This record gives sequence, structure tokens and C-alpha cells, in this order.
Amino acid sequence: MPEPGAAVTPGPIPAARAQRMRVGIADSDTGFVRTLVKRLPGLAMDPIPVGPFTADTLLSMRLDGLVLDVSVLRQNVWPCLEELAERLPALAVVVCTGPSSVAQRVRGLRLGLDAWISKPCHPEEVVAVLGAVLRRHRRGELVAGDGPVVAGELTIRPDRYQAYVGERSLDLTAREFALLLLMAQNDCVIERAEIYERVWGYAMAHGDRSVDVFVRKLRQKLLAASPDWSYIHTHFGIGYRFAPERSPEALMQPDRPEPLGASNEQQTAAFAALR
Amino acid sequence: MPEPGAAVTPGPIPAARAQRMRVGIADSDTGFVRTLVKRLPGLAMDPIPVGPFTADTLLSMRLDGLVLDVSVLRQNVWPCLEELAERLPALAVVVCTGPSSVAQRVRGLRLGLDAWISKPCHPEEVVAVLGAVLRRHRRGELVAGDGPVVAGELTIRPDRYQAYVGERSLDLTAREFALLLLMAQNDCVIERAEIYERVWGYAMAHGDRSVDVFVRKLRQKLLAASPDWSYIHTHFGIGYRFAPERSPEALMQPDRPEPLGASNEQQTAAFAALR
DNA sequence: GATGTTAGTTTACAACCTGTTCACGTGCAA
DNA sequence: TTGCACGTGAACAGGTTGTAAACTAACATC
Repeated sequence: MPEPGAAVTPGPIPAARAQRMRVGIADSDTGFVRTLVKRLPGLAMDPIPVGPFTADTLLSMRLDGLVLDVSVLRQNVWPCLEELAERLPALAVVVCTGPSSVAQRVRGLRLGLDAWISKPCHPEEVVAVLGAVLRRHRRGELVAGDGPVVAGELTIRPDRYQAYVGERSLDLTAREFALLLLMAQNDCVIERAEIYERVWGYAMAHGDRSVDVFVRKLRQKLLAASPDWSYIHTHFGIGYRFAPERSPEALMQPDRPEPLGASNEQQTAAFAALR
Repeated sequence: MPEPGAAVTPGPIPAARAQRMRVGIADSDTGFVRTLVKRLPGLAMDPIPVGPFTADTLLSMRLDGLVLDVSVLRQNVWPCLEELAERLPALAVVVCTGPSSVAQRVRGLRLGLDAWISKPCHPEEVVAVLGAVLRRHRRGELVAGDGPVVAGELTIRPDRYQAYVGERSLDLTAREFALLLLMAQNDCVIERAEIYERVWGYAMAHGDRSVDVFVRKLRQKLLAASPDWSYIHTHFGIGYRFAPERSPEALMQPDRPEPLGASNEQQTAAFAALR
């Protein structure tokens, strides 16, 4: 269970197609900050100056990356970095700070930092490193393109943040949609913690049941719109898997013909190939 | 590591994904290479020395990461890096090389490199950087690492935590699956204690018969789905061994032909190559 | 600024599933 | 034959999931 009162703000809804990255800058060197602020927008990154912060502060800022001079952390550098890594594993952190030992850098990287640059350094290099890290960071988030996904009777349209059966919208909320899209783009079993991290954007607290609740809401809407199909399957003790399947009863009375040779894999694969 | 008598709660189900990463090392400094080769295995990375290469060479090596001293590229450094970035965008590349200018490093990172370290450097730092890059790299693909394992009539799919005979699922529970996968991936006799440790995650209490019970459940489901084959063999006083074998009666009445020259090893190797 | 609506989170409880354990039968080895 | 090791079946307890509803924060509207 997180801190009492922590994480009250709803997390960010991951964009169906992320464009600009939000990069926090926590550094007391105003000249350095100013340079970055000037330089980043041209590279599809929005710089966001960050003052004193906690994991929750950063969480509410919905950052993709963070440039950090550890000197702003005063004393408890390691506990702070540790908390960051634990609570926000998806946040790309580039430490850019004064002289340090190999041991310190290694320790930081082991903890979860993405890069460690020693000052004095050329801002351009910081920008390049940040770009490289975020590029790798982004590869994961949007493996699949933003084309529509067809599965069973369902059509998921990332460009509209909505799913349809025929012309009829499912009226999904933002988070419901994010969950559905994530699952539909991966036809393997996904663990709850993984789902949470990728949809909510930060680490799942132990005992959190949000994923279950949202899966239920999704199932409800899916069932209402497409009663002959089941889409989300539970893997007990592990997580959920998305796979459109006609219910046995529907197969007995084939009012509507089953789409021939169009399994989920084939269709999504086709779309991935299009990309 | 719990108390010997603890373990009231069911242990965690080990993730079905591949953990070890394949890391190529292209460097003419044999001492440096040797250090990495010694150091990497402890961090779930398999070091693979790489000689002169092309993008195709690397592709066939199925690497996850590459440590590269650009001096091995002789002249055409930039065209080569460019080709790498274009042909193998999923490959994490860490350049570790002699003196360089900021402009060169920035250019490299822009091209698609994940990190640029200047020699002389501490090998430990290279390892840490590599680890950080691959960690971020891995976050992307939640597709479970291992491809399917085929044995006899059986297809084991780690991405679904499930085994199939044809299209028909065996309906294995999470722990049953973990046990089956472990055994199928090691076609030698495994002692009970070792099985327990690797599937349950902690030491087996003296007299615990859980492994036996699960082997029985597995055999039951295997027999129901694939009656002509036997998969799990008992070695009295030692443990169990996985090996798909047609039962003698089935051989007498060969309704279905035995797959020619397709031993367990060969088939799994073939699938691994496909990945 | 007050108020109603909506989305999201947390909690509670019931139903279900799983893993463990026990008891007993069978088969191997000395 | 005797002593273990292993196979088999069933029962139990506890964790996991489905489900509903209360609760909180955010938003829009007036």
C-alpha cells in the first residue's frame, strides 16, 4: 500500500500516439537549464523546470524523462533515486552532475538510472544522450503503430480513442480505452503489474485491484456491444490475455458467419506489417 | 530463502520469459573483451565475441546488445553505424572507444547509438551502462522472450503460459505450466530438490511431495491430450526426466506416422532459431 | 463560487480456483 | 519379506478473482 494519501491524482492516460516528450529538468544551474529549455523543443521534447520534488510530484507532472543534478537532492541522494526507480520505473532518468566516482556511477545505473553524465559537459551532448534514452524508451510504448486494430467484431481506433462494433461506439473512457488497446496489441498473457505500469505509467502498489475493476468494466461494455464474443481471458495467478473468441453457443447458431481465416493473430499481424 | 518450515503461502510463479540477453562484443583489445566475458554472465547476459561483421552477420547472431569499439570498423565508421541503426533498430549499441570529440559522440547518438563511453574506462562502468540500456530495451518488448517449445505432439507456449496439442489447450495451471516448461527445457534427469527450487523459488522442505503431486497432475493432463505419448519419466531415487516417447502400443499400430528425424532437441533448436 | 455530473479509486464480500497436505495403495530395491 | 520411494485420490485452507457499491477527485455548467 502506498503512502496514505499518495497518488490521489489519477495517473496520465498514455497517448495512443505519443508525439512530444515531457522532460523535467532539476538543476540549480540556471544557465544550464536555460540552454536545455532553449534546445529541447526543436527535438520534440517539452522542457519542464522542476523544483524540489518527490516521486508524487513527478508523477503528477506526467513526465517521460528527467535530467537531474543530484546536488539538488542535498543529502539523501540514494534513497531518493531508489524511490524514483521503484515508483516510476517507466521514467527515463539522466543524471547530469559534478565529479563522481566510478562506483557511484555504477551504483546509480544499477539502481535504475538510464545515463550518468559528468559535469562539466556540453549541453548538446546531454541533449543527445537524452534523445537516445527517450528513443529507446519510446520504442516500447508504441511498438504497434496507430492504425486501427480489428479483432472479432471489434474495431479499435487509436486516432479516436474509441472502439466500435460496426458503427456503434463502445463509449469507452480514456483509461478503459488505453487498457483495451494495450491488450489488443499484445496477444500474449500480460501480468497485472505490467498492465498497470503500461497503462497507468507507474509501479502498481501491492494489493491494488484497479486492473481487475477496469477489466470488468471493459468486459461489460464488450459484452453489451458484442454478445457473441469473448475477448478478455483470465489466466489465474498471472494476468489477462486478449483474444477474440466466439462463444460456443454462438457457434451452434451461426446467425452471422464467422470471418473466414481471420484470427486475431493474423489480423493484428497484418496491421503490424502495414504500419 | 524463507525459514525452513515457512512457505505457507504459495510461492511465486517464475516468469516464463527469457531472462538472459545476448551481447556481442566487437573490440580488438583482448584484455577488455576477456574482462567483459568474465563479468557479463553473472548479470544475465551472454557475451559473444564478434569479429569483422556486417549487419547481416549481426542479424544472424540474434543479439540483443552490442559493445563496439569503432576502431574495428577501420575507415567507414559512419556508414557502418548508419546501416546498423537502419537495419537493426532494435539492437542496443554501446560504443566504447578511444578519444572522441563532443561532435562525434553527438552524431553517433543521433544516428541511433544508445551510449558512447570513452576509453580508457572501467569495465564495470561499461557493464553498468550496458545493463541500463538493455533494461530499458527490454521494457519495450513484453512479448515473452522464449519461442514455443515443441516436443512430441506437444507445443509449449511461454507467451501464453499454456501447452497445446494441436489447437487444444491442456488447461494447465500456472504452476503446472512452470513445471512442464522447466522440464521440457532440460532434457536431462532433474532432482526433485532442484525442480522445487527452480519452480517454487525456494528450498524444498524435507519430505515435501509437492513435486510428485504436480508431476502426477501433469501426466494426467498430458495423457488425456496426447494418449499415444509419454513425456515424463521417473528415475527411481533421483528425480524426473522429460523426453517425448511414443508408447510401444502406439508404435505397433502407427495410426499417425512418427515425425521423422525430429527429436526434441532438434525441434526446439529450430524454433529458437525462428524466434 | 455552488452544484451536478462523470471518471476513477478504494473497499467489501462472495464465489471460485489452486496448491498443499494427508492417507493409502503400488512397485522397486536390498 | 521388509523398508522406502513413488503413484493416486480426495479434502481442506487460503489466496485470487468477479462483482457491486461507496467514496473521492476532477470537470463543466450555471
